[in-house]
Amino acid sequence: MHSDSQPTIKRESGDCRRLNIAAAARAIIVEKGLEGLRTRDIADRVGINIATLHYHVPSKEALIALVAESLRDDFRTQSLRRSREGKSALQRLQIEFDEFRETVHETPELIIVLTALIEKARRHPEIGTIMTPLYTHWRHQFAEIFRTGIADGSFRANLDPDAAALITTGALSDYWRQWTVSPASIDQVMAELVRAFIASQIPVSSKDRS
Amino acid sequence: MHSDSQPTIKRESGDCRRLNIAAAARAIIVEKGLEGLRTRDIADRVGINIATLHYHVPSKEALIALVAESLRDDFRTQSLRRSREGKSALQRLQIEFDEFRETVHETPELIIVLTALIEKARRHPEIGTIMTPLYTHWRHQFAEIFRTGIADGSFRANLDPDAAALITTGALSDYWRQWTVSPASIDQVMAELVRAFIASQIPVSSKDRS
Amino acid sequence: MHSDSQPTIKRESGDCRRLNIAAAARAIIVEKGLEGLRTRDIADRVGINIATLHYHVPSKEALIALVAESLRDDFRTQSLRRSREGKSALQRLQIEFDEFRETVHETPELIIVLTALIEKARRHPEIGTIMTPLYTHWRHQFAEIFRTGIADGSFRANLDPDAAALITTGALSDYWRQWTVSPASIDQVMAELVRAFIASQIPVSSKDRS
Amino acid sequence: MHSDSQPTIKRESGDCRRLNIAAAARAIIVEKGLEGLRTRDIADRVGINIATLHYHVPSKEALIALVAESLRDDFRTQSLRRSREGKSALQRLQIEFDEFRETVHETPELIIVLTALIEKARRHPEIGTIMTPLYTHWRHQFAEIFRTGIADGSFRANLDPDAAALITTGALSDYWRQWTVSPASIDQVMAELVRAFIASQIPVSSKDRS
DNA sequence: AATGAATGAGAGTTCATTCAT
DNA sequence: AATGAATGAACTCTCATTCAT
Repeated sequence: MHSDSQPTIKRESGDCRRLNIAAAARAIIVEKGLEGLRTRDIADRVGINIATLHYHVPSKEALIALVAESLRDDFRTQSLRRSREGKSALQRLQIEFDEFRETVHETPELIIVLTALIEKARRHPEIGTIMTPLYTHWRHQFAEIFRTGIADGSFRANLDPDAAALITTGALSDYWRQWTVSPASIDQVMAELVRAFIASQIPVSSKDRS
Repeated sequence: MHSDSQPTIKRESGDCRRLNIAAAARAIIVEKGLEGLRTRDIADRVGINIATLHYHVPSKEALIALVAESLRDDFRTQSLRRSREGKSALQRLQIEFDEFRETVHETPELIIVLTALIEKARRHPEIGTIMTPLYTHWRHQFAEIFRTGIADGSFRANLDPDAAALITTGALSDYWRQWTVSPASIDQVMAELVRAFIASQIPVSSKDRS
Repeated sequence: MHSDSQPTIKRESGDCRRLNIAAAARAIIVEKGLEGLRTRDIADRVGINIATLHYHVPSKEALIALVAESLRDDFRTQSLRRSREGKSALQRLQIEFDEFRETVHETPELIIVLTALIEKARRHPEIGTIMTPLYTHWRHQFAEIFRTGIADGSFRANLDPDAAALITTGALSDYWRQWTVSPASIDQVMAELVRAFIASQIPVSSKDRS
Repeated sequence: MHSDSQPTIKRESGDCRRLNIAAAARAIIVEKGLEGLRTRDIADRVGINIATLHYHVPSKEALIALVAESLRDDFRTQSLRRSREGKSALQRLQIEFDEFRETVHETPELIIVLTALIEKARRHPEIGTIMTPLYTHWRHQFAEIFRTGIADGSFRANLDPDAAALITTGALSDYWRQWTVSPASIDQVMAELVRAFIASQIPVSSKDRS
C-alpha cells in the first residue's frame, strides 16, 4: 500500500495506525468497559507513545467515534456476507438468529463493545449518529423479514412488523444482557419468538379477526 | 420532599441525610449519567460539605450502592401497590404494561438510573447483588403471569413461560432504549406482545394443534 | 476518688478518662507508629465519641504531650523501685543492664513509644521539655555510677564518666534499634561495655572473675 | 547543581529531574521532617507542576525510596573516597571518626535525613531494604577495623569486635541525637571509645588473659 | 460528660492534552 | 511520524476540629 523503508517497526501509515488503535481500544473496552478506557492504556497496547496516539486521533471523543466506526464497518461486512437470495422469510429469520447466536458465542467482544457504545450514544450525539443507524438497521432488517413473511403467509396476518422487530431485537439484546449474568438457552428464546410470530399452523377459517 | 420551615437548617438526622443524598445522586445520574457523577456535585446539591457527605456515605462505591438500594426500595414499594387479587392472567399482564407505560412517561428518571446501574452491575458485583435480583424479579413476575395464563387457557398452550418472560422484559427495555432516541408507540409493542402470547382466539375446531 | 452513680459505664471521671486515652494512644503508637496515630482510632479504642475525646484532651498536640507524660510517670515509678543502697558501682551497672534487658523483652512497647517520642521531640519543643529530661536522667544515672566506680577503683581511672555514659546509652538504644531488625545478643554488648570500662584486670591478683 | 544559562528552561532529562527531586525532598525533610513532607512542596521547590513530579516519580512511596537511594549513593561515594591502604587499625578508626565528625558539622542534613529514614524503615520494608544495609555496612566496617586491630595487638585481645562495633555506632548516633538537643564534645566521646578498646597501655606481662 | 453531625483545608493521585524536539 | 516531558484541572478521600444538643 505504501513504500515503507522500515517495514518491521515504528513508522506505519496513518490508516494502519488508526486500525491498530481502534483494535486496541476495543480490547480495552472489553476488559474494563468504556469507563475504564484510558488513552494511555491504548497507546501502551499499540506500542506507541501517548503523544503519537494524539497525533493520529486528536481527542478521546474522536477515538470513541473511531471505535464506533470500526464496529459499524465490521457489522456491514458481516451483513454483506449474508445473501437473502431465494430464501423464505422464515429461513431468513433463522439465518439472522444463527448469525446472532454465532456472534454471541464466537465474538462476544463485538457485542460487549456495541452495548457499551449504544449506552454512551444516548448522551453523546456524535456517537449516536454512528451507532443509532446500526441498531436501527438491525431492527429494519427484521421488520422487512416480517413484512415479507406476512405477505407470503408464513407469519401471522395480524402481525405488526415494526413492533415485532422491536420485540425481536429487544429479546436478543436482553438475552445477551442476562446471559452475562446467568447463561440461559438462546434456543428457547428463539423458538418462542418463532412460535410467537408464525401463522397459526391450523389455518382453519382464515378470518382471524379485525 | 418535606416542607421545611427553616430552610437554613443544617443538622439533620443521618437517615434523612442519606435519603437526600440518594435523591441528589439520582438527579445527577439522570442529568449527566453515572460517568458524570461527582461526589462534590452531590454534596453541593444537598447543600452540605463534601466531608459531610463522606461522613454519611464512606465512599463513592458505597454511594452508588446506596442509590441502587434506594431504587430497589422504590420498586418494591411500587410492586406492593399492585394487587393481584381476583385478576385474570391477561388482566395482570395489562396491569404490568400500564405500570411500565406510566413509569416511562411519568418518572422516566427511575428507568434512566435503573439502566445505568444495570450496566454498571455487570462489572461491579457489589452493585450486581442489588440490581440483578431486581431485574430477575421483574422477569419472574412475567413468567408467573404466563404460567397462570397457560393453565387457565388464556395463553398459548405451547408457550414457554420463561422464554416469553425474557422476550417481554427485553421488548420493554428495548422500547425504552430506542424511545430515548426516537419516540415510538409503546402501545403497538404491547399489543403485539399480547397477540404473540394469547391463545388462538379462533378456537373453531378445537383441535388447536398437533 | 469520686462518687460515680453509674460505676459500670459511660461517665467516668476526667482523670480516669485521660488515663484510658493515654493507654489507647500508646497501644496505637505501638501498632502503627506516631505517624499512624489518628484521634478517631483512639476514641474508638477507648469506646468514646471523637468529640468526647476532644472534650478531655483539647488537641492532638496535647494528646501527644499526655502520652509523653504518661511515659515519664512510668519510668519514674520504675526508677524508684530500684534501690541503690549498699550496692557497688559494678553491681548498680549490672542492675541497670538487667532492668533494660527486662524492659526490652517484657515491655518492648515502652521502648517503642519512647523512641517514637524522642524522635518527635527534636522538632516539637513541647514534647522535648518532657522527653529530654527523661533521656538525660538516664544518662546521668550512668554517669553517676561511673563516677562512683572510678572513685572506688572498680572502673578505669582515666574513664570520662560523661562520655562513658553517652556511649552506654547509645549502645543500648542502638542495640534496641538493630534488635528490631535482626535480634542479636544483648549480653554480648553488655559484657563488652563492662570490659571497656572496668579497671585493668591484669595488674592485680589475676583471678578477675569466674 | 549545574550552571544553567537559561533559568527559565523547562524541559530536563528524566535523570536530572529525578536528581533535583531527590534533592528538594531532602531539603524539605531537613526543614520539616518526613511527616511534613508534601509532594506539592517538592514540586514547587523544583519548579515543576505536581503532575510532572508524578510523571517522574509515580508515588510518594517511590519518592521516599528515591530519597533513600540517593542517600545510599552519597554514602557509597563517600566511603570510596576513604582509602584504607597501608593504614593501621587505629589510624583507620581515627579516619572513620574524623569522617563522622566532619559530616556532622559540615553536612548535618545528611544525618538528619538518614535518621528520619532509618526510623521509617522499621515499619516500611521497602525502605528497609535500602537503609538497613547502609547502617549494617557502617557497623561492619567498624567490626572489621576492630578485628584487624585485635590481630595486630593494637586493640584488646578480649575485645568482641561485633559488640564493639555496635557500641561504636550506637555511641556516634546517640551523640548525634543528643547533640541536636544540647551540643556536647564529640572528641570526648571518641577519645573514650579509643581508651575503651585499645590494648592496655600498661602491657606488663603481655599474656592478657587466660 | 457526651454525642451525631458538620466542616475547612488539604493530601495524593489521575488524565487528556500540549509542547519542543 | 514520533516522543519525553510537562501541565491544568479535577477527583476522591482524610483528618483534626467544632457546633448544637
